[in-house]
Amino acid sequence: MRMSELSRETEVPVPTVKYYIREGLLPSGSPTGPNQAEYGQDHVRRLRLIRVLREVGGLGIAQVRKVLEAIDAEELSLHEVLGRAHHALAPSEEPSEPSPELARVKEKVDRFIEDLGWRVSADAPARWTLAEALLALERMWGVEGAETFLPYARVADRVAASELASRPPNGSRAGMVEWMVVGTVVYEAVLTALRRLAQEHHSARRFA
Amino acid sequence: MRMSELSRETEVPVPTVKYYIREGLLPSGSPTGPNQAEYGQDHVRRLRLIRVLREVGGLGIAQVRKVLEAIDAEELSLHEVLGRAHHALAPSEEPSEPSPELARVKEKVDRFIEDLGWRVSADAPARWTLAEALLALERMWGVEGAETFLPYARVADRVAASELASRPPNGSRAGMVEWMVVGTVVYEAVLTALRRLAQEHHSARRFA
DNA sequence: CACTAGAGATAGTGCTACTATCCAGTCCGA
DNA sequence: TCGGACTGGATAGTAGCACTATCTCTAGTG
Repeated sequence: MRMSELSRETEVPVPTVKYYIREGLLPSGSPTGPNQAEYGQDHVRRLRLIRVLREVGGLGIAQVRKVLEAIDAEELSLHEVLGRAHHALAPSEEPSEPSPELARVKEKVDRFIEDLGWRVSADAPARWTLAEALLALERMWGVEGAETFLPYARVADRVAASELASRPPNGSRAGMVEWMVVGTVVYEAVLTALRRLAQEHHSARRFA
Repeated sequence: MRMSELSRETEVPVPTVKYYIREGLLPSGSPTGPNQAEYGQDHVRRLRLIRVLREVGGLGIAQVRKVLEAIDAEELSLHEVLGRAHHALAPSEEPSEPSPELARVKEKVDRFIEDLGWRVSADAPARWTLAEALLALERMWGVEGAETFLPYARVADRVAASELASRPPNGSRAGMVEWMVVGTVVYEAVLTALRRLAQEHHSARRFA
């Protein structure tokens, strides 16, 4: 398969494919001459994966690269791959110098997670996301304490438990890794979209 | 309060405040002279709201403006405000010319929503989000049909029902509207973050 | 053997969210 | 009352991102 066919198959413009290769998201084809190369089904799949992460997951190129690197790291356990993917997906890394206010609510969040009995790494970026959300809620509505999160935590726990129990159609390690990572991203979008639809449904029943 | 004080209070740089005023996100202060103006608590609150939508919700300036316009539209019912906010939040509007493939899965999604008994508007952007997600799942793993979404739909339904039943600390219409819209955005981030933590927890138990 | 197509390198584009500079006017302490 | 810091408003500049266009040289094709 030549590049133009790869492009047609995946509906990605040729210059964009070249760009992805330059950026290291996509391996170059196997050369068949000084200026010809051959692409295969692996390229199609990888390209589709990139587009899903970009368009459904809304990730930036740098994030996509990190996710792909995690997927490709054969020496990592599934748990480690998922952890790396989570780091890559996070909107907020640990701030270099968090404000005292933020540090304060972060402690509340940490204690909350502790109380749930969840064993998660101390540097999980989601902790900071929660802290920022809680700080905003405190400042604007005087919401006190992370207990507001409890119903969401229960729901998240149930969802995650059933997700981790599910298996991909293709049971190889590579297939499993892809399934886990893309599942995180795609079903996140699904859950968000469904929550909005459900909100509209209940809002109609209540206010309209 | 002068602009520099507003800036200090909210930790938003002065040029950025000016920018928000230019862009119509923030009303200008009441002038006390040819080049002096006075800002009040309303400005502080609105500015914080803008930052929450930007930083926790990850919205762009144009999206923030639409959300604020919905909040300010006194003549709309709560249900209408929420609908407008959802439109503003959506990553994907209806494509001008959807591919036949996408249109096909969109029909599956519509039927799925119908079967749930949810009454949501036919042009809800979340329908397209779901269609794109389903198309990606089909193409990469041969997932067939929107029934994959069922567990998520049940969870979303429960979450939304309890959310719509909750009341803000401040019960005025303006307070209620802010609460609903910001709640949509902030608790979405919360739910996402908690799902990731829960995934890590279960992944550790299973794979590590 | 003209001509389309391909690969790779380099440079340019359009958009977004700020950020910097400038200016005339104002405030305020010595 | 005067000088320096500060103000609001206008205009221009910047950095980052995700492509997109162009150029050059080479390969295959009717």
